[in-house]
Amino acid sequence: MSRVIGRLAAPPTLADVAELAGVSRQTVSNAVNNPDLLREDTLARVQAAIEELGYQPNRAARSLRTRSSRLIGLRIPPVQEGTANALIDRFVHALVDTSADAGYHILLFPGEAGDPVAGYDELLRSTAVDAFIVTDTLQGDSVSSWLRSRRAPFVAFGRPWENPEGATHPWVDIDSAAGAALATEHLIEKGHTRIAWIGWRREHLVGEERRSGWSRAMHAHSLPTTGLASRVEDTIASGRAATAALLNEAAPTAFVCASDTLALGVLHELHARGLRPGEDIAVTGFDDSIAAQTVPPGLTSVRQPLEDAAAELVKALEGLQGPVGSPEGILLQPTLVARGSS
Amino acid sequence: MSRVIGRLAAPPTLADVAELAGVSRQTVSNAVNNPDLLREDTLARVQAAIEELGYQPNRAARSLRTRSSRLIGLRIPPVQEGTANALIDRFVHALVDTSADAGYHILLFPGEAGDPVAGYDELLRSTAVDAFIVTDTLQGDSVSSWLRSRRAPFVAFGRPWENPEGATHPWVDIDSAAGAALATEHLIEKGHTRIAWIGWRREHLVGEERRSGWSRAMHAHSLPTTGLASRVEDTIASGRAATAALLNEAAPTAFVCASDTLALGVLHELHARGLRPGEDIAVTGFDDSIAAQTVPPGLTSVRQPLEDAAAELVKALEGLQGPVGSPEGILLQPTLVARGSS
DNA sequence: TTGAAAGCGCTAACAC
DNA sequence: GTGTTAGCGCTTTCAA
Repeated sequence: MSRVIGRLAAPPTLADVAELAGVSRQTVSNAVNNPDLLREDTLARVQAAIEELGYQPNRAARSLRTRSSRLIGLRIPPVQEGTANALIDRFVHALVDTSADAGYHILLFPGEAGDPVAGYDELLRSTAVDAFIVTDTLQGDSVSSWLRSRRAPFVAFGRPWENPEGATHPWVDIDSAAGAALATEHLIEKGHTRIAWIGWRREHLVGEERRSGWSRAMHAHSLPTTGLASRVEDTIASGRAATAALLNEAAPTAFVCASDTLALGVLHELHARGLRPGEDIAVTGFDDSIAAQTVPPGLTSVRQPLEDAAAELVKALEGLQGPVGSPEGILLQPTLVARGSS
Repeated sequence: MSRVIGRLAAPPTLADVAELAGVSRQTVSNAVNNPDLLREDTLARVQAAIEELGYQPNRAARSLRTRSSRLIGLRIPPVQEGTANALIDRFVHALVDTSADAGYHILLFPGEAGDPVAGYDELLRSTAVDAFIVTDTLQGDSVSSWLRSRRAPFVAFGRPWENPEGATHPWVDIDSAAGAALATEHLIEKGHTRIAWIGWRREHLVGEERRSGWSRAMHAHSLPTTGLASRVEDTIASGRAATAALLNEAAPTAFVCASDTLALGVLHELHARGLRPGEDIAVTGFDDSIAAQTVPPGLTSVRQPLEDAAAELVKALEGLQGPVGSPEGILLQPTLVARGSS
């Protein structure tokens, strides 16, 4: 732990610029932060000096003074190998881009196994970040409620399931019931009538949400759902086993899945049986993962608008200082990307 | 741009701890940074106070004073959809974990399209990070040489191709020729003799490196390579087209590919022709991507030891302050993950 | 072994 | 409009 990395040649400071421009340090500070306050020619002179020296305000000093680091903390969960839905990665990309536009950088910290709150706590106490974006609200909101109790600024990607109405923090989420309905409608349009659902275990609230989209669409078209649904672990193997059972017992012609991982399980079983996805049996997944995009013949999948979500989250973050009315929740609509599997 | 996020309740400072423990601020600082200097009972008293208040040193203040942010900058390139090899994502995970162990956090910044150096420059001038980890050394070393000219501390994930011997900065790379050889040997063992290569364009030095692993292994077993190689863009469509051409003209029974993306192109063409990967034709990819792990029947792939690479990079970073001898380069060995496609 | 003084680079508050 | 003063929380230096 902790030797110190070699140091850079000291960059120019406010004082250097001030001297070169023949003004006071404060005037340089104003030129950077409140240019309107300066007379035109002074501003020009200072800007020329800034340019000449390649001056950039020192972050640590500014941070210390303003109590704002312009850093957003994001906990990055451990890698999940063998599972298709690496949604977090696409989200990170989107977030880095949108937050940079708003003048923020993303500070990544690891998701420690034992104590989910440890990383947040440390960054909070050391005032390393201005706010957090919380993504792991799926299982429960322990992190959210802890952050709230610490009065830490944060916004959540994911609904506060405990208390969806009277949320005490802003959140952004994807209407995944609508996504599942979209996939189901798509298959119905294609002429399928026996459409199976493979989803997550009942405890998983997002899973139940998605499932309701499927059953809603089915009922809207007076199609049967009995015996056509299963709830399993989110792994390829479970998806495959569920497919086998459903094919044997319920004779579906199409599968709507709660995740690309499960949909890949379906593809595996079809492959093993010599059935052709998209021709013999239709399949849809959820998340438009890399795997969905690349697996032959292409996996139809529900795509979450992560770029929009990231933008809304950053916007919400900036609103955190505003009037402390009831915080807003935003529900975004997913889209369907149709490919060869349907 | 840039409204400021609402502020936290001010955390305790060194002074608070000092008062509670009945010592000077300096003693508290020593308790944190040089505990050996304190008498045992003083240390215990201070630590109790730290514990009680939940004190953590303010990062900005410490940064300002020590000129070290304990942040490592990583430029995150734009997302590449539809391509399998999202190596950067697994790397980010690995890096966040290992750098946290060394007391560093990762600061992500976007890869701006026009000026590859812009993001680095800004962070450097504002002394926002202690060092960079550079990953985009594939195309050339413009970023590396720029950083060097600015005397910025950095280590590279990827060889300095311009000047591999007398490198002026530490680097870590994967021996990808060995990886391609590994895959080729594996297929030879399985009894294949006509093994085709699908790789990247000649300009791509890593691609040529990988190709040499294939041809080396082939020659070592006196197997033919003539007419069995092609160089294409790194896309699924190109991989597919190359496969079609090779199947028609050279009758290979196996394909070694420079990337999982190209290997998926092979799978697509096989799928279209009704050929079964792993039974009729063997295929191997490179990077052990999510897609390789999940596509039926599993894509055999060369796996880069990214976790080890991240660890070596962080270690090299810590050595950056040390004696300024000739910086080290480290070449790590990949492994082969065999799956159904071979 | 502990404490006092100084200052890192910046901006908020105020005086001119 | 511009300059002066003070101080954010910490560590380095030096004195006790």
